Amino acid sequence: VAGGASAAAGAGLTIARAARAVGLSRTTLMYYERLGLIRPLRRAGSRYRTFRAEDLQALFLISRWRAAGLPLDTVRRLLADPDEAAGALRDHLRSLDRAIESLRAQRRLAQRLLGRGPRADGGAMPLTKAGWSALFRAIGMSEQQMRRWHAEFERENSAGHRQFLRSLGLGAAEIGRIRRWCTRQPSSRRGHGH
Amino acid sequence: VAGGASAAAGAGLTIARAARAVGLSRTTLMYYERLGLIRPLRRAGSRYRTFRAEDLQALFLISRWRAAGLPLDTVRRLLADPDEAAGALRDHLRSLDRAIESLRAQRRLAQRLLGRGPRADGGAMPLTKAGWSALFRAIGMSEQQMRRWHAEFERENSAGHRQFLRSLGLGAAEIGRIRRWCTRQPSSRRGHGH
DNA sequence: TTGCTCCTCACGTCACGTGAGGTGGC
DNA sequence: TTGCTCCTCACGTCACGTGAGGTGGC
Repeated sequence: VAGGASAAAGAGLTIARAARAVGLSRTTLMYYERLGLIRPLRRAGSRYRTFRAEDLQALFLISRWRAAGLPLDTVRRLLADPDEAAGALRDHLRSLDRAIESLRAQRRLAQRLLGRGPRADGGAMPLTKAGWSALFRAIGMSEQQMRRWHAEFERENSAGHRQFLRSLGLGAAEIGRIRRWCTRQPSSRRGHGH
Repeated sequence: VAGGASAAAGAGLTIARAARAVGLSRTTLMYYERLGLIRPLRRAGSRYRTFRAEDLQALFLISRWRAAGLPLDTVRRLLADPDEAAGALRDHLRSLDRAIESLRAQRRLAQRLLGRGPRADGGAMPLTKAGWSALFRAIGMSEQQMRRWHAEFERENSAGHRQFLRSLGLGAAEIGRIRRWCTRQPSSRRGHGH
């Protein structure tokens, strides 16, 4: 494949045309070259890159694998050893499933936060008043997290913790219950309002 | 809330304890401070940060919003104006839906690439032989992309394109059909084998 | 004195995008 | 000569993680 109409020689494409042909951007092609994924020709006497059929073939492979979400590090391995493709794709399917499930969890949480109403997020609520408990629940804080927070506070500064609980308007009996609750082992689960 | 057992004064937590309480890492808390999302106390005479109830409250809000996937830039806005939370969450639900759909598309493509069998990816195939067509189809390249690639090649170097097609073992009639096919308007869709 | 936690830089990550400033070829 | 494409740095992105090297408090 030699002798062309406009290029100096051969069937090569310049970077912008090659990029359009494979559906990637010019900077992406330059980036792949820096990583060593492709080696477009550099003709002596010209600073320009020349993308030949082999380069286009590699770029098509890369673009498919990238479109499937494979990281470039894996793509590099697969270019060197295509036999690993099936295994890599199967692993990747599992990681995609995990990623999808993680986004679904974000979605569920976002809806829960929405469901509490626009004011329940409490950013404008008077600080450290009785609204704390409602605030925490509205935020979707788990009982386990409330417990950890109380436990940390109690361990670090138990007198300060008592005073903090009094500042919420709680009586001595309730304060005692909370302090016992948060210092107990995490195994015993007993519903407790904060 | 003043006077503690171990800390210099007050009910504040050190950074590691605060991090455990809210379920974030120490470096994350430092990062949030650099961004100005939180302002833990810096007592004169000590280089240590002190996380008080207000800081913990802000961190709980931040951690919920982050767990729902909101970017920190949005979180910053919501801390300043919680009334925007509902709108931001609703917008975010839509972007989550787009992200989930994008991952599903990656999943579908990964499965298609897998379905072609382990050797069909063709990385070890002799370059630029008759395997090109099968390779491209195996890779999952769309007809539109094949067309763009031929069109670019034809436009840039039509003599080189002809020679390339001959190198695939195609006859003159087939070469003529391909050249007409790829230089036609993209609106007319006619199944063509490459 | 020994650990433990704390501190502050500074750089790495991932896959590019975006200028700045300049050159070659028709 | 005018455009057009091409070139090479160098820095920005997003939300942190990871050392390096050092200090305070019990």
